[in-house]
Amino acid sequence: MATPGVPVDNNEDKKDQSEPAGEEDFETLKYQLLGPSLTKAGQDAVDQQKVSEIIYNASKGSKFFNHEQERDRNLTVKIERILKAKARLEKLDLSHDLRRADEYLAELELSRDLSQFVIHVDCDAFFAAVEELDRPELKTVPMAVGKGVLTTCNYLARKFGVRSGMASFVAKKLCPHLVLLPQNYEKYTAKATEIRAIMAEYDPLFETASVDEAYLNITAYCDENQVDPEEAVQNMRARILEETKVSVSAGIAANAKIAKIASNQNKPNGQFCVVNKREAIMEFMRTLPVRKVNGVGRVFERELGSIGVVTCGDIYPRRAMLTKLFGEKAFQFLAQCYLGLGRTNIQPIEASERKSVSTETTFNEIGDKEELRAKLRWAAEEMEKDLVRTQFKGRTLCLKVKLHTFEVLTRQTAPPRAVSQANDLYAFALPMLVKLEKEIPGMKLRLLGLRCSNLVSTKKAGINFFGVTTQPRSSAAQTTETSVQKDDHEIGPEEAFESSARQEVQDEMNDLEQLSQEAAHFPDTGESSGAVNPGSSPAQWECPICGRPQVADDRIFNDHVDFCLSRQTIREVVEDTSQEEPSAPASRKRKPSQPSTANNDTRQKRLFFQ
DNA sequence: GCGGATCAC
DNA sequence: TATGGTGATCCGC
Repeated sequence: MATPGVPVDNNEDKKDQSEPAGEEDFETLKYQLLGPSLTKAGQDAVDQQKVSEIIYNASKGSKFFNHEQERDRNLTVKIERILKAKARLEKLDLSHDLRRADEYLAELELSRDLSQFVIHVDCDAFFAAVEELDRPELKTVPMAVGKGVLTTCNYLARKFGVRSGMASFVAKKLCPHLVLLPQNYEKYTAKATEIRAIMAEYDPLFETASVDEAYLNITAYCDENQVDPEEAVQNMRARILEETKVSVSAGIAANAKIAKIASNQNKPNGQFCVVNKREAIMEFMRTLPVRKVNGVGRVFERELGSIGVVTCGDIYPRRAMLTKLFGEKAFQFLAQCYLGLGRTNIQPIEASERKSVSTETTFNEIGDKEELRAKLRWAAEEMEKDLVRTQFKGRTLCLKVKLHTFEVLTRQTAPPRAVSQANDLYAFALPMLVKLEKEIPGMKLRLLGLRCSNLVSTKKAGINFFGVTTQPRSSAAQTTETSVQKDDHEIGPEEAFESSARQEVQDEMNDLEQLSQEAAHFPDTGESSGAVNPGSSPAQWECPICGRPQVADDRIFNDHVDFCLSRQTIREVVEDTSQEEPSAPASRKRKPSQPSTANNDTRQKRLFFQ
């Protein structure tokens, strides 16, 4: 029942036996250290026992290792709690939960759609493959892309146990001759564009899942060209290989979830089809390790394994206790795994679906406050560039730090208005950093980052809007190429979005109006959040910390903000400021949630629960 | 709404 | 010597 190599937590056969005091369970830790991509192709012939030993010894004693060890201990404790809960449940009458579970399964079954052919296309060792095109001699040696941590490696490297996500010095221990190449993302994007051009012929509305992955719905294509899906995919893969020299693998199934799993089945340069019949799907899922399903990672795998759920088939006999052990969402997710259900509507990802913009960098431990401040300044400037590029401002600003111990902390704040300029980002982030420095004496960081969320678009369509008569439809036409003018009140997914976009614009207008009254200036370019006034008059701004209006250039602005922040009263002032200038009202409308179609359209990528 | 945790790539 | 960056979601509080 157990997957070879996967450590077994106290499972039901062993009952509730804790480890002897003072002894560590190194098996789970070693498994954790193996990294998240164990399930990737090319690892079958590898002696995982030996590999994990090498990784373990290379890592032992490091701060990274200690942190992983702590996480492993915490998870072990959590699993003990799960097992105790399970033991209690087994003494109770679960017939009610059983009936509820069966009702849900029956309901899901009704939503099963076997009429669509969805495929998932996945490039094989993509970054490495692209590099090999430029330098064919690399095909014959183990090679990986990435600096400190590997992003991709070719199949020769995988034979040594090397895999993505691995620290390069560890990879070198496993494979001393490993060739390391720096990442060249533009090159990969260009190649991906070539591949996508071909995929578009099979489904113009295909969905890119990442730079090297895509979902297509080829139902219409197969219908129009009178070919069966396997033949069409065979054909498409051959064309991609011929015309772009990149090999891809594909999965063919009734929905995206199974297609994704299937694309990994015959990697590299292969394809796998799960035929659109209930029996075939159920049989495929029955023996499929839960870990193979998107959304089940190392942690959930161990939690499920502890109660005896290793394959999707194991879900059924435990169905009555899943809600109580892992929560409702988890139960629903697992029910769909058991039945092999997933979404069938494949659509281009709209850029406007973005919910956050972030930047972060790792560096050698820094404890010096001035140096940290310089890092923050740099992060703020990077963030400004990203916000300009993506055309957003953020209503919420989040500071992320990683301590030298690898512990991660985040602190967020809602500035009085949406921010995008480096000066503002810095000014609002610094108090959070200062506060952390107070909370953690002698704080040393190895990473610092910023994230903006609660985004406000600064796209032209929205900004031109300002001062122009409200014309939602024309705005919509600008933002959506294929938008259709509708005169009725029917709300389709597209319209729902447009309506929400209008609301965003309206909100922005309201905010700006309020601001222009308060600060007596008119930010008509969208590039400024109050720091600079257009025209020939001297630049006018207000300090985001003390709120005092000033006339100054950037240097003086920075000095003043630094001065304000260095005062003892920083926190109080900031709190007062935000009270005086409340952020967006709580009732503010959010972007539409995914249009709910059927039960099988759950796009829940994650479902976590304690 | 915030902060921690998990996951995918 | 040494273990990434970006985006998203879920949960408990």
